[in-house]
Amino acid sequence: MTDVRAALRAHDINPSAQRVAIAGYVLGVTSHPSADEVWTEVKARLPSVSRATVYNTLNLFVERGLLRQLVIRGGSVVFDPNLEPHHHFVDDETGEIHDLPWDAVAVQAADDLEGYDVREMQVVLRGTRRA
Amino acid sequence: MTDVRAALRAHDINPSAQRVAIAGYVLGVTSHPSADEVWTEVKARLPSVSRATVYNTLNLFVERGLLRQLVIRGGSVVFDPNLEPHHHFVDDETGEIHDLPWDAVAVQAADDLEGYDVREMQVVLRGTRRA
DNA sequence: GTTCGTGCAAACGGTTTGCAACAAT
DNA sequence: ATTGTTGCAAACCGTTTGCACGAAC
Repeated sequence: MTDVRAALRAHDINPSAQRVAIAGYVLGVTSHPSADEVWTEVKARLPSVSRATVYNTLNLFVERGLLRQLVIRGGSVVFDPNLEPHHHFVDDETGEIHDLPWDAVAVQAADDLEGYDVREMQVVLRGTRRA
Repeated sequence: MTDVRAALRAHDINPSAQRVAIAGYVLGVTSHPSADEVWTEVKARLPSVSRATVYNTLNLFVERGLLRQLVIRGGSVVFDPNLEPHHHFVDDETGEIHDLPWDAVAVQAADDLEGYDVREMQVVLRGTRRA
């Protein structure tokens, strides 16, 4: 995974074996995993990796802009490698989080919001998947 | 606070002293407090109240539809007595959550979302307050 | 006297932190 | 040698739970 190493270096992150393994998993995922889920997955490839390293590494990735952190579900934070503007759908039954394309929801940016400097806008839809 | 007792009864909740105290505070608040913040405030009026009672009572209020629970910030869930449709603004600097009127943001409900039954839509804006 | 509500303390789950060992330069 | 990275265990914080006491009909 040379491109993973390159991505890490591009974000000023030393590509250690653990970081490459974690990035190799989490940068390609679409399932919005929690830190513990990432740990479980990465352990399968690199059994010696510790939970602390996974947590710290994910936080590092977020700080360095490789990853986005979403606060959508109670209990645990989830991670999303998709850095492009998009929305999220949370399945009430399964808890699964799905990406929605940005233009699936038309958000009329209310520029007339007196007193607020809006940096980002997050739209979360909740419901169930239809057959 | 007779109306608080009435509100509790209207939602099939026995108005015990603790519940009245908790409701008396949280139903009138606009600050989106966490459970622990509610506990601190209510203890000032009713020092004997326990943390467990506050947590359990807030969950009961949510179940019974007196209160809404918001997952917006990491770390802790917050409560919002405003049941009408509205949006939220999170101040990056202070962490404060402000209500935004529903029509401050025009969300074009994407009815064309194939495969999704949308039950609710949550819009969270993040940024800073302007002087 | 049975039911419901409460307080306490312990348990819990996700996450962070202190620290000593370990690479790598 | 110095600097950065890791693993382990313990600490932490928000929250839930088990249980025995107490209040109310």
